[in-house]
Amino acid sequence: MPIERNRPDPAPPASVRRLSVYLRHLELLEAGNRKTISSRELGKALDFTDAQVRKDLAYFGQFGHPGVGYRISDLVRQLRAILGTDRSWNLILVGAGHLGHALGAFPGFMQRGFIPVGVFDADPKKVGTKIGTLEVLPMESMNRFIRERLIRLAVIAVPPSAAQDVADALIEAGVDGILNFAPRKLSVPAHITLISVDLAAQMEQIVFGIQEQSK
Amino acid sequence: MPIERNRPDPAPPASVRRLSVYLRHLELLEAGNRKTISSRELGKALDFTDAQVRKDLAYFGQFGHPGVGYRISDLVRQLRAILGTDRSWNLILVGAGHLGHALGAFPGFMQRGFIPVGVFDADPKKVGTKIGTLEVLPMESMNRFIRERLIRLAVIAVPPSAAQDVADALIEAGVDGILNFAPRKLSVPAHITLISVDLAAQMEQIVFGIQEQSK
DNA sequence: GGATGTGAATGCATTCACAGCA
DNA sequence: TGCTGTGAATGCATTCACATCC
Repeated sequence: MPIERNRPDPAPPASVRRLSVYLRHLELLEAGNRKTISSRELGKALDFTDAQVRKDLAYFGQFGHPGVGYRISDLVRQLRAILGTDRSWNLILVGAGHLGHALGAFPGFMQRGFIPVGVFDADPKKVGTKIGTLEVLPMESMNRFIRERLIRLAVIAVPPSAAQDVADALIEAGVDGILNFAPRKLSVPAHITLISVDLAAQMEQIVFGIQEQSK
Repeated sequence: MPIERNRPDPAPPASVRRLSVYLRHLELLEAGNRKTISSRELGKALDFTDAQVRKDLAYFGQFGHPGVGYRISDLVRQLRAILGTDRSWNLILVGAGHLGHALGAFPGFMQRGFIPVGVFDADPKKVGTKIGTLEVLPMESMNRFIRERLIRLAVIAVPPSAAQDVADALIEAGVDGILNFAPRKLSVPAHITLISVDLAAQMEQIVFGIQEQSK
């Protein structure tokens, strides 16, 4: 009989994705000093059903108060703890092109505790230049940087042809979460968390939507 | 009895999303002069089952050849026609911050026929500066620009507090597809196609994934 | 033999509807 | 009364398995 830790049944990925959506809206309400909200009202604001909101949250605990709703500041705290953003995370950027620059200075990252602490680029002409306060470092120094600073998160913003090699190098050095902007399928071991965002693909989906409308 | 055009039953949204993924990979194969591919092989390369690939494609037509597979260049052409990217699309950027800059110069947009033709910003200090070859224009000129040039696509890269107003202005002027990077729920009429990309939320999802792994 | 396209079967995700608590 | 949490029911999405064609 294999040793196995007692895992709670895993929450549906679709619910986890919505947790970020709820959190974003709740942060806004909290800033506006709102105290409580019902599943129905939260759902209405975000285009979900009330049942969906309740079920999503109930996968992770009993956060609500019958007759009252959810206490916003409690729920914000809980959601951050669930998502893992109740602390800050250092990250590195690979690729110092336009997108790398944008992400290095992205207020949404900083505000939510994602701190760029290193930028790497293969182009010698870019090495030594600055992105905000960060100096662009050569790829050769990346492995050591990751190991010494125990970096776990990386963003890939390099051309598609280089993306798989970069991913391999990151993983080899110990990174276990990657956000990839190169429009290429990346292969990574099962224990690595990879999310890819293909901006042109999003645009294609919009164009498809426009066409559907005019049918 | 209401007048109604004869619509083919609509394809599942999940399949439409994968069309972009297939297309991206097929373009790569086409560039490498590969002629045909089977559903099994395409699926293997992208981590889908062969049945999924076949079913997705079959929603849109009969593109395959039994015993042979799919002819890559034909399929690329067909997928572009389905998605609406067999022609190029002008678009405008709203928000000339770092992200706006990055998107204005984004090779993935240009290469796939998404052409930025205007940039707008509410900040007088930014108006008149350049993003690549484009001059940043004041918000006041946006409505007219959209109407005169019949712009249908826009990218919102402004702070969250301004995003809903920008969306309203775009729609009022005639835009019918919006890619939104502001981390806020936007309300738009049903005939508008809106996709929102929340980069910090993607990062949260990665951190959640990392935590799950270490359980 | 090697492939597609597709009904039937399964598996997830969402919604319904209600018991139970404040 | 107002609201949550949750089994049961529905509805989508994915996979299976096979008739069909090159």
